[in-house]
Amino acid sequence: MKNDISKTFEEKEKEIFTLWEESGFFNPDTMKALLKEDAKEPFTISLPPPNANGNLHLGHMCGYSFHDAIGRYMRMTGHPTLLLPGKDHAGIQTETAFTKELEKKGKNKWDMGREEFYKQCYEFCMKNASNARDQEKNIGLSADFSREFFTLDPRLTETVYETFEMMFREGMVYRDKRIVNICPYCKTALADIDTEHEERRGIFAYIKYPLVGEKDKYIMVATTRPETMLGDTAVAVNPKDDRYKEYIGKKVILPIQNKEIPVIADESVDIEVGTGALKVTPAHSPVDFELGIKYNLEVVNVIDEEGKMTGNIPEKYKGMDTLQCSKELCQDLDSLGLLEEIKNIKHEVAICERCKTPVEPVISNQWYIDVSNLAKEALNALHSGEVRVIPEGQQKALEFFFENIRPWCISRQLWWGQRIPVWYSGGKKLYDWLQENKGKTVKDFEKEFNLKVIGDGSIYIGENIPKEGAGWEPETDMFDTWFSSGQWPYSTLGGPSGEDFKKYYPTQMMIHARDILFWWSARMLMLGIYRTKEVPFKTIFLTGMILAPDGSKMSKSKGNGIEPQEVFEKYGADALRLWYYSDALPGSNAPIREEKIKGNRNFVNKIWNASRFILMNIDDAEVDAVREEVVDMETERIKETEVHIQKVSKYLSKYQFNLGAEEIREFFWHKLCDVWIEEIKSEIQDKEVGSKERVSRLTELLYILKQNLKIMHPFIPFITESVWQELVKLKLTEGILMGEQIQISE
RNA sequence: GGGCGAUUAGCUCAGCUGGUUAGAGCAUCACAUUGACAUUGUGGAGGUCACAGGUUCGAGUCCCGUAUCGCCCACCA
Repeated sequence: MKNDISKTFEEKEKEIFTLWEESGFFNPDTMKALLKEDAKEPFTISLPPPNANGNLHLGHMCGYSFHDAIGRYMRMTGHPTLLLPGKDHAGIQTETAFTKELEKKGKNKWDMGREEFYKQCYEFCMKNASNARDQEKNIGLSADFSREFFTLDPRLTETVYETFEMMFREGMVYRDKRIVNICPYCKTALADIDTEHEERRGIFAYIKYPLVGEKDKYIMVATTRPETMLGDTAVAVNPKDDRYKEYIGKKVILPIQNKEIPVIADESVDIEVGTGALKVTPAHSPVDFELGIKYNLEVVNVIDEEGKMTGNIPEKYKGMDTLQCSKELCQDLDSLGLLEEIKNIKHEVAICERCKTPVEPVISNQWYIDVSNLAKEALNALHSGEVRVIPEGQQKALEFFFENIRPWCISRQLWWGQRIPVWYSGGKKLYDWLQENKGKTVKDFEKEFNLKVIGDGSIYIGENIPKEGAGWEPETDMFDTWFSSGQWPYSTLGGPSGEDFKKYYPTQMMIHARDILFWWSARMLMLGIYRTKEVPFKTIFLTGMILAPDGSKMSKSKGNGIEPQEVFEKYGADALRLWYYSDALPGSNAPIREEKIKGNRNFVNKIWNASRFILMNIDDAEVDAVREEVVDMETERIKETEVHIQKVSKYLSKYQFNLGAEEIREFFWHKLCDVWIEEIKSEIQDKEVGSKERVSRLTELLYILKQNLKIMHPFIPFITESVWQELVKLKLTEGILMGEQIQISE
């Protein structure tokens, strides 16, 4: 009687996945117990946590196929392997996404209040996290889901808070001013990502700034924002500009304010734009702010956080909105004979993504970390080879980033995230005022603002309100999301004193998309070195990006995205994985092509049918004999198979997934199927069932099949495990394939 | 403006430290086959390796320049 299995391969991915999950191999602790031989050193990868504000896209899922391939390979070569999954709260992005959700229901966060918003946003994330987890399983990700973390998990937050406190004690954390975009309508600070650029009609006003002590001489500046002149503290020109050379170092009178401000020279001033003379308003323009730092200029704040004129300016302008002030100011300048002309122009302005109101850059106090020393240490780690980046070119980019590192602003004006664990005695405003006015006291503050404060202006670091003292005001800003995810490799292992940390840190690899190299890996390196005195991983592997078939970026707005679910249903996870290994090389892009995934699906099917054919040839009566026959390791075919296994192993250990994928396809299809099966077919053709010749050839063939299944498993786990389970059913082998071991020769 | 890449067959891309006749998949053409295979097998055609120079016995590979494209960052008074 002939053995047979179903003619077409239907991937029973869910069943197979459950089999794996229940086997205990996903958890490195239990895996250790399951190994027949002694375990080698553990292997750990922290998986990049996807944002818990939506579904995974194809890029996420394909990225995980790299993690999974390397993880499975390490497991099969005797390393207790931990792929540690998680989900990211993704601060600003999630706040925006959830706010939009609320809007759809006609609600808004202001009516809801912080506490309720946080609660509902948490639920929103948990729902998305659950979907994301299912999708991770769809691609076959062999992660230890019992260790999954959400970035707002209190256990993780504890580690993050510890880091902040340590940095504060060591003087690395400080308050400083920076330009923040605020939306006067939404009354909130905006990250760059929340702003859009749009061409709007505007004005270009030419204003004369008279020279001090030189009658009738003046410098003319051109500006799109006349009202900001009230906060000007310099005029800048290009040192090469002959028109203004003689004025450099002299002073001009700032009209209306009647204040003397210097004329400075800086290379960055464009001679061609406007008059070539730039009015410098450090408080209300990012470029000017930088100039202000460079030349130590005074910062004069004239616009408040609601977009109204404020500060030390003539009474008549106070409280005006900027547009009105601009008009009045131009009239006043004109009557003084200082307005040359106003041109109507079109120009790009930054606007609020949600309400389309032009944003106001205003100065604001923020929390900073001085990361200059950590950047140096990270750079050393790159130079010494403790860490390396694949592809190499990106390593240079990362080095450049560290060489030009700037202080890291870690506070965000959001409702969603980890609250910065700071309490201000007497209020935040008092604290900042005392910082800026060294030597002054709480009493001076009370006098200045004509109010009474409770508290002494001190600060307390901690999650909960301090027991001692009174008048504590909590910091309401949240941590930058990268401050938390930057600690991912050790925070998810229980922090630097955790049990898992001792066993599984440092991790070996970090695999993620190229576009977050500076945002994420750079931060993980610095914070990892800071908290653990060693690099958190040895290799950074940057995955390729999946593009639409025409080579353009997939995006929701273009509608050229491809739903992962469609691909899975049509071709299965293995076909998608194999395509990705072949086409998406580190750091490069891969336009998705259906016919190529189809080609890989055909290969998956080929595996099924070749296996089926081999099994069909083993007669029921021969099963016992084949099982007990000792494999002759000296046949040409088996020796060649061993060479193949070593070759693919080498590719995997060097993370050359594309070459590995090509190799397994080539060998299985064009060697095993096209040549050897055909050969053996004719070798046993006329032999009697149960004869020595048949049994020995079938044993050889079965052995080669099993070896191929093993080495292919890291790439295409579902089909290989499915076939393995068919072998188990026929009692030709036992256990699960993912737990099998591959012997590698060094 | 700064940084990093890319340019190889009709398409998407491999080609590690320079070494015979430059490879794969898909597409294409011819033949064979209904077989374990959603088909598959055999064979063919298709390339001045972006352009110009240099180093070398030897360059797709290393160096310099040019052109085009892409990504990231900064920014547009």
